[in-house]
Amino acid sequence: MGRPPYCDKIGVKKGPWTPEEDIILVSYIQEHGPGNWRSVPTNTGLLRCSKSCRLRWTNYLRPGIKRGNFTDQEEKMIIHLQALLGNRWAAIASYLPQRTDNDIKNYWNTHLKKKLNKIQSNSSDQEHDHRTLRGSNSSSSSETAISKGKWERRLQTDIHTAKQALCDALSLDNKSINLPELSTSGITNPSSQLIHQQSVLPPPPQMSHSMSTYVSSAENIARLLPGWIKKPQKPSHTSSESIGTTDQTQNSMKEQFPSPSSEGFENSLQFGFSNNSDVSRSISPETTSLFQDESKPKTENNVQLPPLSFLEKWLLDDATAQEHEDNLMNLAFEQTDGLF
DNA sequence: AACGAATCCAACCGCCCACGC
DNA sequence: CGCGTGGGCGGTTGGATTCGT
Repeated sequence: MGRPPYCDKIGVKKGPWTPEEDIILVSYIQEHGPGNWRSVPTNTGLLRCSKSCRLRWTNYLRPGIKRGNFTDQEEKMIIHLQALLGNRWAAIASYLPQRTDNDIKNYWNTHLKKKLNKIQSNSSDQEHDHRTLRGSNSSSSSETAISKGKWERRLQTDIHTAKQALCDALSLDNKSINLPELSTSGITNPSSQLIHQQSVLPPPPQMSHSMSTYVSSAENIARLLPGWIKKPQKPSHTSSESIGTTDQTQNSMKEQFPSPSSEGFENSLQFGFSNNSDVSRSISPETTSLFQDESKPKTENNVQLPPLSFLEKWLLDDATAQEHEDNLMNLAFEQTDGLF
């Protein structure tokens, strides 16, 4: 006997959430905090299953998420990370503060995949032309090799592009960065893919920083829940403008939703992603986030990645970078070999 | 202006895993 | 150790919106 189908209870509502439902959910979480989703429908009277509540919260209502308008840097990072991690959206999302795995997944499926396919088809046309000119036979193995070679060059380009973008971004605020000790032990002794991966990739943004983005979330919620805020100010259209979200909401959210501290990563490194770099907040570091575990999914298998180390070093130190870029490439090949 | 095609994205589904008993 | 349950994750769907003719 298998598990009963998902949310098949009679009376469980499906489909888009209404503002009223959002209000109820947000209010409940404000009071009780996220988690124990099982009890949410019971305690709130929402005719939704627990999973639906959790998804609505994590993908839409949760403080600190940014929606739409992916920047070039984010795009490059997604492409880069996807090449390294595959479709492990939660892991990728953990490297992109403010983005949900669902959002990244959608963006990949709707934008990036097509973009890459286009590029790939263009380059494969060129390859085909070259082969035709050379009169070479196209066995499957040679095609594989060629694909791999193409892929390698593209990844190399991606790496350099991402690296450049990250360097540019990092250079904006290098002084504020505290680089932890570089740890490369795993690189020299990659006993497993996971270890290898953790060594090569930087850790996701640290969750213990304090900068707040509840504002943008309050904006999200306010936008979605007209009427929830008693006297909204003029509608805001950007994150920076969203600072103007009502004090009432801000204070309320500040109390209940201290910063998803992952934002600290973006805010301190700037990362070049955000156009809300002017959004400065004054939440104290000790304002431990209610959503430290909630704001971003954990890395796969809940493995706590090592302290931010390698990529920063990699980005900031060309010599080190060049040395480990090979590792990165090797890793990428290991992980994606089966695809070619 | 109308209609069909294409695109977007919120939400659902089902599988998997961790954890408690 | 096995089982049941809750939660997390990736793939997919379908309604809404936008675009092209």
